[in-house]
Amino acid sequence: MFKKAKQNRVFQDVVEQIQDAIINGKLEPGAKLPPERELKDMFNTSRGTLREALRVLEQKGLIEIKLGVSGGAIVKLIDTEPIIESLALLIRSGGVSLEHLAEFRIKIEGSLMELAASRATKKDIKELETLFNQAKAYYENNDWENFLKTDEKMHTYIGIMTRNPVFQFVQKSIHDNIHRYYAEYLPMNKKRSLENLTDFEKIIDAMKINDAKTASAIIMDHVKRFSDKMQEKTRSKP
Amino acid sequence: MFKKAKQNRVFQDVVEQIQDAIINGKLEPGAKLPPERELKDMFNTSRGTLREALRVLEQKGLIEIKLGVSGGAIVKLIDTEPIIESLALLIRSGGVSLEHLAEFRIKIEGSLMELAASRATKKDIKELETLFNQAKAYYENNDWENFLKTDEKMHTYIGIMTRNPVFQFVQKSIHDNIHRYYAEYLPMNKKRSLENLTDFEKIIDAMKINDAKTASAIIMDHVKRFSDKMQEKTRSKP
DNA sequence: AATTTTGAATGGTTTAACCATTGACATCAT
DNA sequence: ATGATGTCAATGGTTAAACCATTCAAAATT
Repeated sequence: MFKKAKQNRVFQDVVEQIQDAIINGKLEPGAKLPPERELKDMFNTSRGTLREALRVLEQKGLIEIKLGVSGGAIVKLIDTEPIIESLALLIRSGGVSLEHLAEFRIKIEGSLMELAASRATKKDIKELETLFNQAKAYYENNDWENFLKTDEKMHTYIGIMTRNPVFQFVQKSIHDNIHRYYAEYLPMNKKRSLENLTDFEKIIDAMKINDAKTASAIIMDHVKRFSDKMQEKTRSKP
Repeated sequence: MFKKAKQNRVFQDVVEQIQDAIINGKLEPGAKLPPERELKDMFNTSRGTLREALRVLEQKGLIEIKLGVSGGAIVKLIDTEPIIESLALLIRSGGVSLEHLAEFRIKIEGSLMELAASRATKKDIKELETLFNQAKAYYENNDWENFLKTDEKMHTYIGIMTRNPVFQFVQKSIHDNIHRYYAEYLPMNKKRSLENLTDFEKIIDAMKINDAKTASAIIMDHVKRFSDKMQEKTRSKP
């Protein structure tokens, strides 16, 4: 008959009020909240409780706290960082294996490439070619560090080409979380880099003739090959 | 010459230590942390600071805090809840539209179905048929609530059939976040339910003859049709 | 034996200091 | 004048010591 009188922890109420203000656009990114000692009075709470609320908002990625004069809590643009972090926790806790991730990556990068290729503008292709030529130059100079960085940029740019933020952040999450394994188990060498370059060249060619299916197939095979190699390595030295 | 003396906030250090203990399995799910007043001494900090750390760990989904005697901070099994919540925030803040989500869902459920169908055992198919028959019964009795629940179960079971937790939780995140839109804009009726049933019947048939591609195509079309309908609705009453 | 009371354990909240970092402004030597 | 240096105020970070509220179990009472 009656609803349970909800036990609201005070800091939760503060979190909700500030969060709602941010989501509803009453507080825009960059806006500065009043100092703790003023907020505490506005919410009629203690400084300790208010600080717990600020900690939660900070953890959610909604605000950023700066020290010193003219410091304080500043509203952030909501981004994918908290999602990536939560996913990393889940992976690190052992709920997800490298095989699981690789399998997912093959499928998602396939879908992603298909979308990207089907939406590629001439400008996009030009941008990819610029990146490709940079990567090629680094390859020829045996500059693996910059080669890898450029390779990463190409993957990211293909994500952007989908024009869909969900694909963008899923790819970023996967890459962020898989990256340290690659670095540890699969150092770059001339042969592997050349494979990379060849694959990307084929992808760009497929995009030029609007062949999304082929582009997708190439990236899936590309990811599959690398995942297989990495899993060989991890199995040999657990 | 010297490294910048890193400014570590005390509560962050506490968070990291406890988080590492949980990830490394030194603290298993269900384990109870000492009471605040003891923890505060162990970390040589104040209660306020310690509580800020507990708030962060709570927000990350790593612990749960219970009141009363024999209460305290209890280690939780890491789950997908924080990811779902972060994604919900991103969506609500307008960073992700319904179209973006739908597009992603079409692709992911396509891949997911292909995997599930290719790994379907006879037992899996039997389980799906059982669920299908339940749904059919609810349909014939105009019991929409249970129909929807069973429909959801079928989707979930197909996720399980992939044997890959990444697909499982991505699907869960998407469904959780899209669900309230469906409930609001697309109430079930006899015609739509029948469409649902027909699609599932076709999917099971395709699985029986090991035709993963067809099963995938059906679910993609299925999702696409529903997304289109929902987007018509949301456009007509914004 | 059933019920009520009490008490201990634990998290929740408040208050009042003090510390540390930062940036602006005043001061001083050149 | 100008640049280095010192001072100060604003702000978050931390600590400490209370007291409140909830919960459960054990003791006391009927």
